[in-house]
Formats: sequence, structure tokens, C-alpha cells
Amino acid sequence: MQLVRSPKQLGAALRRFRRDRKLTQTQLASRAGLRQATVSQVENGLETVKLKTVMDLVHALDLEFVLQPRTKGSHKDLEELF
Amino acid sequence: MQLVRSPKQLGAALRRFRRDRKLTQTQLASRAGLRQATVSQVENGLETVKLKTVMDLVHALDLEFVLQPRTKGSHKDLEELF
DNA sequence: AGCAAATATACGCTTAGACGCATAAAAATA
DNA sequence: TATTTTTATGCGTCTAAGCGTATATTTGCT
Repeated sequence: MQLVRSPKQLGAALRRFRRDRKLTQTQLASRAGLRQATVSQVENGLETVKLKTVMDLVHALDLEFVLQPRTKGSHKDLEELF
Repeated sequence: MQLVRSPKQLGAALRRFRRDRKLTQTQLASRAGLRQATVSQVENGLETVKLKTVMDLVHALDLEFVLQPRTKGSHKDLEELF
């Protein structure tokens, strides 16, 4: 269960789950109807990826999002500024 | 705490949280650095919205995502198989 | 080291998000 | 009912995602 507060965290979480499932980017891309290159971009934190692309990956990995109020200990991820 | 398995569910969840916080689309848009029109599109389930736009709204509403294995059915769990 | 698999990057192309600005439609309130 | 407030939609512009295809780079294995 992974917190996702930024595209970078999303990419890292997706990569962890993909590896847990012993899939390559190419295999995941095939399942999700995407290109391997696109999977790579998302896993590397591309901010402007489309929500549909993200959801396709989430579904292909048999995952789901939960949207919830922000938990405490919040102000340590200021990795927004690049 | 809202399950988000599609752009439509995301839009509906964001709308609920925004109303909980007594904000108009214009007020939320201002906080998030977006247009009111964009907030409207996202709340109505636009599939191809950019992840950055979604995250801007999530942050502006003081929310966060959790990425987790998909639960079975519509309730908490029933997962133990038999 | 060498090779194969996996991942990151490149180019040209089509499509569309988000923008500013504006207004139409719908919902709330007097 | 009329008026205000809120939400949805329209148009022209700019920018870039994702596509196919291909290749460069990194990683893993023997």
C-alpha cells in the first residue's frame, strides 16, 4: 500500500508493483495497450501523463487508487520543485 | 475514503471532497492554479486530463492517493478465496 | 569480458489538454 | 418570478502526450 503524492511517487509505486508481479515494461505495456516507452516515461515520473494512461497501468497491474484526506507528517516531501 | 477506479469515480470523489470543504469550483481552481473550466472537466470525468492537473487538485483539497491491490467486490474485503 | 535482455531516448506525426477570455446553462436564493 | 451564484461549454492558441518505429543505453547473466 503506497502513498502517492506526486507523479514521481506514482512512478516509483507502479514500478514496485510491476516488479512484484515479475513483469517487464514490455509485458506490462502489452497488457495495458501502451508502448514500452510510455511505461518507462510514467515510471520515471512524467507529470503530464494522461490520467487514462495511468488508469490503464493501474488496472493492468490489478491495482486501485484510494483518495483520502492527507495523513500527517506531510511537509517532508517538498520534491515538487524541479 | 473513496475508491477510484476510473476518471468518473475520480471526478465524483473530488467533487464530494470539494463540497465537504465548502468550496466553489472557482475557489478551488484559484487555490490549485487552474481554471474553473478545468475543474469542471475533471469533476465530470474527463479521461485524458493530465496527472499534474489531478495532483494539483488533490493537493489543493489536502488529499492524497493510496495505491493498493484491488479489493474484490464493492465492500472492504471478501478476499480469502473459496 | 561478452552477450542478451531490459530500459531509456529519439524523430516525425496526430490529437487534444489547458490556457485566456467569454458566455450559455443550470442551480441556488431572494 | 427575477436575480444572483455556480457550473458547463465555446473558440483560437500553444504545447506536448502517445503513437509507430528505431536505436541508444543500462542492467543482468554466464
